[in-house]
Amino acid sequence: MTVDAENLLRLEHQVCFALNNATRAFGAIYRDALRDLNLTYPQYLAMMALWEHGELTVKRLGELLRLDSGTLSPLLKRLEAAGLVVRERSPLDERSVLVSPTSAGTALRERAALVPAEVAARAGLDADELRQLRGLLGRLTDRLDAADAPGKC
Amino acid sequence: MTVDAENLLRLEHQVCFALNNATRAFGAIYRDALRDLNLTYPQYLAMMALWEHGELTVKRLGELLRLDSGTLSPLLKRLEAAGLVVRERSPLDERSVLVSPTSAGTALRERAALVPAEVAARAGLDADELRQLRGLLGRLTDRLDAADAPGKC
DNA sequence: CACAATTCAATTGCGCACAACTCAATAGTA
DNA sequence: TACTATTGAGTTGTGCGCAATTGAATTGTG
Repeated sequence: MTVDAENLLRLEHQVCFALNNATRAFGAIYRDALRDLNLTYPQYLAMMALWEHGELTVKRLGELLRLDSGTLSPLLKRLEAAGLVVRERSPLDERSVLVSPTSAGTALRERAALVPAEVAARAGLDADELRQLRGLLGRLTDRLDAADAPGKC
Repeated sequence: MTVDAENLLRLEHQVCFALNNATRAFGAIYRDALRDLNLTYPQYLAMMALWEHGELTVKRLGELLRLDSGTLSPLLKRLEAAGLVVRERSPLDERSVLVSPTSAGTALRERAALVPAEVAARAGLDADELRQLRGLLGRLTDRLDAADAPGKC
């Protein structure tokens, strides 16, 4: 194995590994902050999308969250079982399922509004850092997605 | 809901969300690159640790990868079933289990050495960006971990 | 109109992450 | 030396992420 291969391996490893670790560390903070709401972080993301848009098809929600039906279907079932959303076939296209927040789901928004402040406080991050990181990650994701999709053609 | 709460929520959401997305995008690249080796990314991380250290207890491996036995035990079982590692009770402390690569596991290192180059090529990232990102993520993770652990006391 | 291709959601199966728990081995202490 | 506390792996159960498949509804094309 060449020295170059060793170095590349080490550097690459550390970046993706660091990414994983940061995601999981963030997840732990959110898990704490969301415990009172009985929401997981992915469920919280779904509720945020629904709070913002009011009603979404499963497909559109999947586009917004970058998730497919294999992940969303059971997640939405759990949110429905918790009484936070309702699901109904679209009358215009019976293939689509419309997801909307119930009144309880909408009411949860008020309590969820406290979450970001708690997370920000515990993480001690300032807005500039968040912006910088978000920009870097966005560009990285775009490049990775571009590198992934065409490779499958 | 105040305007501040709305903005904080939006910004926070985007950063953790961006983190999640970048991790998953990276995961897709690695999944492709690791397909020929019949390894998942977490399994690849475990093998890297074993290639570097030769023999590790489950506990030490968990510290290196930030994983607990609930994740590692079944993962190592699969690596053992694939013939890449062996597990044996430590003679010095019967509670510990020593994990070491088999000859097949060690041999896999040669093929795995090609992976980082492929990932780097497909992601189109230069070393400076990787270093910058790694530093930013490392500091972020440290702060998140510090914010998490004490909060539970 | 009839038929093939596509779209959308759901389901199944697998692996990872995490919490909670069990059990055996060890360490610490009265 | 007994007894308790702690440690290290493993197991169980839940939820997420992804691939592959199914089945119904729709679209398009002859």
